[in-house]
Amino acid sequence: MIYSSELIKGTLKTIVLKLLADNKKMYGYEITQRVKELTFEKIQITEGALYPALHALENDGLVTAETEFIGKRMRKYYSLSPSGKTKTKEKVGELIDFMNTMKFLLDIQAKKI
Amino acid sequence: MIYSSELIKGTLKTIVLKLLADNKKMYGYEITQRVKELTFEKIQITEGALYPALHALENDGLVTAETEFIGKRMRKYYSLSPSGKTKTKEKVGELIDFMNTMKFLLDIQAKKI
DNA sequence: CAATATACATAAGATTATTATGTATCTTTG
DNA sequence: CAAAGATACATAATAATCTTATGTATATTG
Repeated sequence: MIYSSELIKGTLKTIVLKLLADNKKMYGYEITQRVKELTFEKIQITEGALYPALHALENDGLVTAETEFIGKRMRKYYSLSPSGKTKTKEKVGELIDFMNTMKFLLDIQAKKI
Repeated sequence: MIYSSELIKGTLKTIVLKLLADNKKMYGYEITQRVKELTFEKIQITEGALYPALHALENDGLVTAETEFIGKRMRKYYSLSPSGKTKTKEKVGELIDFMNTMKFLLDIQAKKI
């Protein structure tokens, strides 16, 4: 089962930032594979979503990019900037808070039983 | 603190369906107020988001609407259809699953420490 | 009686994803 | 060894869904 795409909306950047916080330095394709693997294929980030998101994060100064060549093939490694580290904590905190709120909302009837 | 709007995207219909499952019958304005109250103002559903969502749910046959008048003022009460009840279970289940996956993802570094 | 709350609705604009397409290299396999 | 699949980037057209703004109207409250 793959989650319906609406659910991913709004969490993509947070996922990317958190992965970078945990791994110092990752490139785009690696991120898609890591997420797929960590979520047992349930979250599959498409390239059309990821690359624009990475560019936006870079534009906002939250990540920095450095290009590397493995043979003739390019890799663009991304790392968190200082403001990116702060932002990551904020976004992760907000998402956890949001999920707790949602669990509370979705649990109400269950509690009534 | 109000959650950044991207987070709500994708969960709005699930919230509405779940509220209807718990309350049999609700009208639009009531839904916005109930959510605001249950989430301590953290989730504020705008009318521009809610009414189109309700109309879409009705179009998809997941809810039925009946108009009532309180004095001269209209209320449009929504209830779950049979397929809406099934859909609600699916959507709520998927969201809980998604949140568990997300918590796992966001928790990885914490576990390393 | 004016301001606020209740109650619906829709349109313009913004954001952000999917899907499709494009380019190119490297690896595996029949 | 050629074809298929994996690796690796990028962007454009389209779709979905939200925010913000606007509109209409009634009821309540200070």
